[in-house]
Amino acid sequence: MGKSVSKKQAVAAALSANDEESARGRLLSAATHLFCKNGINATGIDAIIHEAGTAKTTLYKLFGSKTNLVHAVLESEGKAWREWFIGAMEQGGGDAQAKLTRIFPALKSWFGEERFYGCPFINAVAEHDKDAKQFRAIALRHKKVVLSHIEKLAGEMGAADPESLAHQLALLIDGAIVAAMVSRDPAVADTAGLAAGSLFGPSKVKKPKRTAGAAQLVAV
Amino acid sequence: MGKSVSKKQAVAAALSANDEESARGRLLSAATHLFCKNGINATGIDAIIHEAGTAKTTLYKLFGSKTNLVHAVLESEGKAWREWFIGAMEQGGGDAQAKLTRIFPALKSWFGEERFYGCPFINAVAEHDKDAKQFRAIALRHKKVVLSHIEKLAGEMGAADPESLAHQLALLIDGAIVAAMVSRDPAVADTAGLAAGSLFGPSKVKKPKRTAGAAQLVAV
DNA sequence: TGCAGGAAACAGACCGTTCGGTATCCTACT
DNA sequence: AGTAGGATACCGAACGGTCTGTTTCCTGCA
Repeated sequence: MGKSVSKKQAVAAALSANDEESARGRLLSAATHLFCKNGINATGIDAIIHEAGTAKTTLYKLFGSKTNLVHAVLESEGKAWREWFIGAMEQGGGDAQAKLTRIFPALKSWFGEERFYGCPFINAVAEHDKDAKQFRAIALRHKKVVLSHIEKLAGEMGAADPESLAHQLALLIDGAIVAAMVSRDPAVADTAGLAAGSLFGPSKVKKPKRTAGAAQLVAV
Repeated sequence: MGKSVSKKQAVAAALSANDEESARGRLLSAATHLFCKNGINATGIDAIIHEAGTAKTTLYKLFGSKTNLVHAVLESEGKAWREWFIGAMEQGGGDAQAKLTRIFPALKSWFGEERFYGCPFINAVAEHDKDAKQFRAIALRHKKVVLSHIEKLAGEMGAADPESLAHQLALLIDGAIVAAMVSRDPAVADTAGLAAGSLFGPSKVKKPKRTAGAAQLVAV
């Protein structure tokens, strides 16, 4: 735990919200689990504090309201997921296409986790008023970060239309996440990966290195 | 249920549960609207009977419980959607590929509707216990019917692997629905259609050359 | 070293509201 | 006369949220 006496605030800042031993960390992780597993509306405050092992007072002192807690959960979970996802693509090096090819194997291992409950952002939108922009805006912000990274890689790869390719891959990602949530079959990631292969596979890049066929220059 | 008396009841019998004039039809359509728009858990009985213009008694006499009402809504809405979707593909004739190509334009017009709230089955799974099979099983049954039809068309088209192609298209469909729900931008259907083109486009059919007719005999 | 003080968290009773669901009575048509 | 449906009061449970009081542990100071 703390390495020094007088640096209390420094330690608190360092551990921030992730410390599993702090009430805040426990509440955040219990809420994340229950919201994702059972849905936000179906999860009561009492269930959260029970799983976190805290008192109701603590929750309301730290977060103020259930709504605030929901937003805190989405923010922290979104950040963690993006870091994991982008890390899974980047880790291991290789060229841009190699990184993009790691998308679906990475998703597959996620789908196989015991606590895989689909995308929290999609699920949050699904169970709230679809005419309200509240959750949709949060979800879009999340997806945009992911999309940007994919688009950057698509550009480096030499795709004829990086933006379009990135959007297509994003659709496959969303589709795979949803299908995996419903079917509980991680193999949907393989299907998505196969489809992705057709997208940035033959005749989809600007400079095919003049290999097997000149005809491939007629992209798109 | 008798068709004895004049037109009114005959019409009621013909429209069965869809008759906007019967209490059952009004309840079903109000529940469908509210469940899809605001989520199932977030929709109270009172809101439903208010929109349907019926009494609470009537709802419980006709459906027994909220749970039963939810199932009735999913069943009727699922059936209606599948009929619309398959109809949109089939209507207009042409070969199998022409029919498959109509998928995303059809979805686009759906996405553009004022009352488009995403897929009720996906949304239902999203807001309930993901370890329970209840809603997931219902959603899978729905998706399987759609998938089968697409797979049949993929076979008629002469795809090298109709089952795989159908699953890939299904992922694009789910992805497009979810993305459209979040972004409210029907144009995601165009992106999905573009991706689909890469899937059953070049070099994805068994016998690309030897024409257009013989290969199709290898159906299913 | 020992103790006062205070923050942080625990425990849980409690409040007003809303929930899903039931019961009672009433109306309007065939 | 019979039946489908409307109106409404009501029930117990659960909800989000507040409140009072207690425990624990760290810190400052003598």
